[in-house]
Amino acid sequence: MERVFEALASTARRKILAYLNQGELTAGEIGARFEFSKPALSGHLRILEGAGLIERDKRGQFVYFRLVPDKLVNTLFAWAAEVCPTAGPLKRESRARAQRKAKAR
Amino acid sequence: MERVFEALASTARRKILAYLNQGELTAGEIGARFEFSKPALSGHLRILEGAGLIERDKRGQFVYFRLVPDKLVNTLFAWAAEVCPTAGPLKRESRARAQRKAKAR
DNA sequence: AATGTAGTTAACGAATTCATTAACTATGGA
DNA sequence: TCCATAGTTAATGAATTCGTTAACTACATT
Repeated sequence: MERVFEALASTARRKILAYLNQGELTAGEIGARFEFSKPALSGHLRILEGAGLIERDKRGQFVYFRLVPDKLVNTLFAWAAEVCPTAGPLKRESRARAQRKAKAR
Repeated sequence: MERVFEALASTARRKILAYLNQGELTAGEIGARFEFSKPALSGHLRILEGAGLIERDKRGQFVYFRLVPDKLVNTLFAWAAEVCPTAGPLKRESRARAQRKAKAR
């Protein structure tokens, strides 16, 4: 849990997660969306993987990365459930989220 | 939003939020729950306030801190809703695209 | 006015983060 | 085998974070 929040502290890493939400991407394809160097990207990916937020799959020459399903949301929910006033906002937001999702179909 | 994630990156600050969930506390009461110095605490509180997660209310000699209702949960899940694997049809479509890609090699 | 308590600000140092370049491993193709 | 591409590891340096102590402001009590 510690590691998840550390991972999310970086704007670049949050963007990577957003890109991976679209679907699986190779390291190179992710890197093409940023300015920084390959080693920098490699570090970010290692941190996200260490947090359990993404997983890697090496196929031939390429390394594919994808989100670990539900991991992010589960962690955030589990933590927020402890920290937030549970009676009101969490439930309300939960409903709102379900509605946004439904709308997206 | 940036500031919210920066604020959450610190274990101490996440604990402070958890304490404030119980209800309003003075800076001193919060400080009593930690080892570190008063200036250190003051810095954490400033960061949490800057992120809009807590608000302060000076009454006489004391400064009371409390959670800004809904702010944390709203920010967190508004963001997560964009980044997380969307459930249902969208997700299936995403997978299908990944498979087409894999097949194309 | 004098003193004590609550809290912040300032200045500084240690540790960590985040990026870089250079060198390496591994796969694929000529 | 030779070379190009994909990616990681190592070493390094700049910037930021996080803590400290010392000094300050504000309020309350005597």
